[in-house]
Amino acid sequence: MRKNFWLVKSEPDDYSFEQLRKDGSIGWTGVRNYQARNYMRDQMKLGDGVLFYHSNAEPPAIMGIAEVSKESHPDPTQFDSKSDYYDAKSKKDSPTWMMVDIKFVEAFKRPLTLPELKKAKGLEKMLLLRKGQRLSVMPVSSEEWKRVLALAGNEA
DNA sequence: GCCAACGTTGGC
DNA sequence: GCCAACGTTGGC
Repeated sequence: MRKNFWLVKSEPDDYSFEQLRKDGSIGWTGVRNYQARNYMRDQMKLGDGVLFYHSNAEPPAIMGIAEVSKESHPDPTQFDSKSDYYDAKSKKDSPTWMMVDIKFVEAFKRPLTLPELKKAKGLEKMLLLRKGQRLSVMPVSSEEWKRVLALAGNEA
């Protein structure tokens, strides 16, 4: 089975890659965008590679690698009235919001910053670099995956 | 179904 | 803190 590749964004003040390293794995809760949900629900498979990106960070950067450790399941925060992510319209028998779990794989020796990614050859089409691209979960091509790992010095 | 108003994301 | 680029909402 062919692996697919993804990039997830997180604000480090909210949930950092360092925290994922400590936690080992985490349920990727709180995604409230339909396109991002559809990727998680329909396409993210066990073992898929995940680039972990810090947004709203100084500097914004890809920090390292995670992988999908549990496929699509309902995001419990949508049913929690105390959660910021509560969705009163979502029904338990047909949840609106799905999530995957991801687990820590390895940190880059050196974070790959946004300015470096913009300068890099071969990443011109990367969705992350597209103007106005605000998806918190987005696909990465296998070529881009290889290129990013090579730039980070983390080739297998 | 259109689209203006509003809210959010995220780089800078 | 600013603001461009979205996505969502809701009146009509």
